[in-house]
Amino acid sequence: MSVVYIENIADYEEKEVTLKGWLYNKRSSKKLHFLQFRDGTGIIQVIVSRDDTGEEMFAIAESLTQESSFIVTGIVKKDSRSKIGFEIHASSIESVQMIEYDADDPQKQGYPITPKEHGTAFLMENRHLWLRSRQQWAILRIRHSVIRAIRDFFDNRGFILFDTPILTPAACEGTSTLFEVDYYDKKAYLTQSGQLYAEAGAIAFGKVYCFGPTFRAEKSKTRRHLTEFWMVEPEVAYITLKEDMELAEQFVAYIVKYILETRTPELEILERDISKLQSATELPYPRVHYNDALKMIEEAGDKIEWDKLNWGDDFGSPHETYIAGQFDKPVFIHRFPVITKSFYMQPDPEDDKYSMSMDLLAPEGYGEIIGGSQRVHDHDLLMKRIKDHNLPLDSFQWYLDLRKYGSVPHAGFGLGVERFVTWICGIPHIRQTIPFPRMLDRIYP
RNA sequence: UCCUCGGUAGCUCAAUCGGUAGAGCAGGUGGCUGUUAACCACCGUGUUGGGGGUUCAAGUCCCUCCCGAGGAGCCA
Repeated sequence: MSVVYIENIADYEEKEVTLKGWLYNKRSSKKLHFLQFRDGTGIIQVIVSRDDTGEEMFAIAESLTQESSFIVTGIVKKDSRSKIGFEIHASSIESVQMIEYDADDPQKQGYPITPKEHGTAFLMENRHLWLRSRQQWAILRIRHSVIRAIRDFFDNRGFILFDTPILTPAACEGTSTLFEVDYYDKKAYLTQSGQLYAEAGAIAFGKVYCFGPTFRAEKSKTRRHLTEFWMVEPEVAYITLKEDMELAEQFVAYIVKYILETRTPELEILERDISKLQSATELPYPRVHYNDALKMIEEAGDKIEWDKLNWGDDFGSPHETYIAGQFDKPVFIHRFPVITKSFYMQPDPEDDKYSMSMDLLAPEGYGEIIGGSQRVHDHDLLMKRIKDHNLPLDSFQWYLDLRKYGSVPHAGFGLGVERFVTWICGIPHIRQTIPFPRMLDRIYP
């Protein structure tokens, strides 16, 4: 007899197997118990019949409460009534830990998350348990596959994984959005991007990617923000903005395709409209110049309530949502005015009012999932930009060195994993795409 | 930081003009051989977020603090 997982159950039809897991839900009648049994890889229905198992086993099944842990042995039966095509006809049940209920004992109140409706505040307080629920399970399995696809994409193309530091000595774009930590009586900061370090990697290895947690102390309180999130940032030597956008769209299309091929059951649990993802596998994505995007917004006039934009303004999220809504696949906006963008972005050789920068907006109002640019490679220009932005020059000596010794045009971008997963899953809030979200006003559990 | 909405039973919510707190679910008991958020019957549950005020009377009105949700700005 084998100990097996539900995800492999089809290999054991008509065989006797042992499953180890937990009770997801239960329905009963006089002679039958229907146990919804989960083992982490899936959910299967276990049929416990009084006639087959005898009184003793039947009583154990009867007493099982939600999320109690137990081990079940039985025959795998094909059954068209099952959602996964199979069920288990139990021959024996062994309780591992029974969750007790006693109305008078505050320590024995049963499993808090019942199969009924709950508010998100309550569920977030119980995030450590909420993870067991079917939807959360589906989302985090998709997250896993997104991360795997990210790694496969770059690894298959000869990129080197280049880990950048989490503790950094100085802000790369001003200190206001950084978490400060004490570093042996000196100030240090949690990284908000590995990009500057990845640039050193790109010159050393040709093409690299860094992939790690990122911290932003912005007091953002929206469904698109986490204070701690995961970002993957490729950086490539000898490419310009054009190749950067091509890399970005191939990258996104690859991940979407991988998810569609490997995670349909999870997308079904989430009731995701897959047709909206399919279009994102078809290249190229539209490219809209900043000026044309501005024009689109002007032409939309006051059909939508938003702030009036002047040339040089960055887009607010209502503007981004509108532009993304005009296309059925992700859309690039490129060449933002230099004045709105970071110091390291290369000016457009054809018109230096514009930067060689781009954002990739996800469809359906999911907002910016990628931001990238070609970087300044001229030493003197970069130094001037650092000074103009009032940044501490000595913190950037090493960064300037990269422009002193064999400088070449180079470019890269960053993709926020959780925003990406939010879009793939078609869910309303980013907080469900990471096991334990860190947000303004939330650091528990 | 600003704007809006909310906090009532373990959970989700209701409570008319200010008039003495009530449903569903979860839990328990019983019933049912195939249930899919199973169903049917019966049973218990309260510092109405904290503090202060107005009033004969406050879940309801006023002040204040705390907590939560959504949005803006900023960003991935």
